[in-house]
Amino acid sequence: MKTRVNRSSLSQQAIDLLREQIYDHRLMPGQRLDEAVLAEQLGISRTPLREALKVLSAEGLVDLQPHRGCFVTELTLRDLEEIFPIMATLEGRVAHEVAAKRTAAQLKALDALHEKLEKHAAAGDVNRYYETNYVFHDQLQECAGNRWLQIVIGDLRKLLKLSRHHSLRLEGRLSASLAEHRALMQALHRQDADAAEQVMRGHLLAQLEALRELSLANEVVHG
Amino acid sequence: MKTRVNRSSLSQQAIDLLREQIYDHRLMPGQRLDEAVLAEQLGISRTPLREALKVLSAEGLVDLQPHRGCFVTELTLRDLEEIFPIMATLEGRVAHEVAAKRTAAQLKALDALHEKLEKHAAAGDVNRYYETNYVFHDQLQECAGNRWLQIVIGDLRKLLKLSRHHSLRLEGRLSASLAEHRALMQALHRQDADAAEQVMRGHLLAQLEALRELSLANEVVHG
DNA sequence: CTCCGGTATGTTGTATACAAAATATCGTAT
DNA sequence: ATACGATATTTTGTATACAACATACCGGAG
Repeated sequence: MKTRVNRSSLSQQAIDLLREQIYDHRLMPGQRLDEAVLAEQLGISRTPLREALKVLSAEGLVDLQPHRGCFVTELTLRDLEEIFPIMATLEGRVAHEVAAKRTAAQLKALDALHEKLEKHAAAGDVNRYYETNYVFHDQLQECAGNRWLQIVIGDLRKLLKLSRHHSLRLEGRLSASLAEHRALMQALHRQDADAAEQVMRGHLLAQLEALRELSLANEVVHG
Repeated sequence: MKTRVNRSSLSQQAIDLLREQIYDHRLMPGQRLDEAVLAEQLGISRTPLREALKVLSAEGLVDLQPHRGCFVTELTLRDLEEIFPIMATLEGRVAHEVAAKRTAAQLKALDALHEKLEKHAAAGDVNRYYETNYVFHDQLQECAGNRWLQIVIGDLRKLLKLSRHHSLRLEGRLSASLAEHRALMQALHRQDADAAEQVMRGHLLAQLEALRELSLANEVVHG
């Protein structure tokens, strides 16, 4: 018995579902998406599916080639090399803003999230650390109070989620990440905006460096 | 006789046309877009039109409310207050990069564009100055060689074009803008990356300040 | 007169059928 | 045997018809 009535449109549901499937690589980068097949799998017609693909294309998650078909976007290392510095700049700005104008309540909330990070790191639980880290950055952007900055960063983050590799997978990266978070929290407590910005930039660029190393290791194995 | 065969899809044509109409305010901010009416005007069916609206919605040019309708986005002064600092940061980064690694040929091309700016400013031709200024910034981003940075800045610029006001309309802003461009060119010649970044940030924030003043003047008149 | 509810109308959302374009297949000629 | 080209097939792009939802209008009760 279907108690839950689906409130949102089929195209919106398709967007959400496909995004998720792209993120966890059930739909693999480079894979071709046949409209008829996909529509059948989702149990909807091609009309709302095509609208969904247009949106995902605008987000950069798929590549929509006229009269040729739709393909899941493949991020190259070069893309990562370009995107991470932008993220570093933008998130650095967020950290700067928050350090300057955070309230006591906001700081408390961030402290609580940081505590979770400490705990998951101690337990060696990479997945939970990753999730909490995501929430932490999100919360920080919320504190910055710039809606458009949040949107831009969010858009880029969507793209980065296309990458198959997680920097936390690299040996030693987890503890390094935690150390960077500690430094950030200290800067926020001191209301040292410049330091917070610097730490955040370093945090993002360190992730890129980790991905570089992982990429190299991968090449050695596969290529 | 129609020699030119329209190669691109109707939905793509609709995207381009609507974007243009939104930019030059034939479609005004806040205006409701009735699918049936619009489709009739464009001489196409609702199917490709709806796909176009989805894309424009993802770009932020229209607001697509489920079951309610589609509305041209209205940018508030607050939006501008949020977006310009981001642009300042990103374009500042572009200036930094270009100053650091520009080639002689690139510098020459930029010089040529700057000369045009000087000419149009001297002639008091605001429209041509505006256009050339656009090309100049675009060229600069090209020189930076970061594709994603270009995309992000481009997305934000699309949004800013929604604004009805142009900062150059403000008394004295044209000459100030030119002065800032001169300072930028000098920094690029000197390969002074930090100075270039600073100048560019200031350039963008000065535009915001001009818009603030225009907005105030407008309130006095209308409100 | 105001407020509530039901019906009517119009607009958005979806499915299906058809057109056009690209790709694959197969036969023929060199 | 290979390369070229015409035809067949598949897939994308578009139009139309229908369903679902939201709103506006109208009538009646309090």
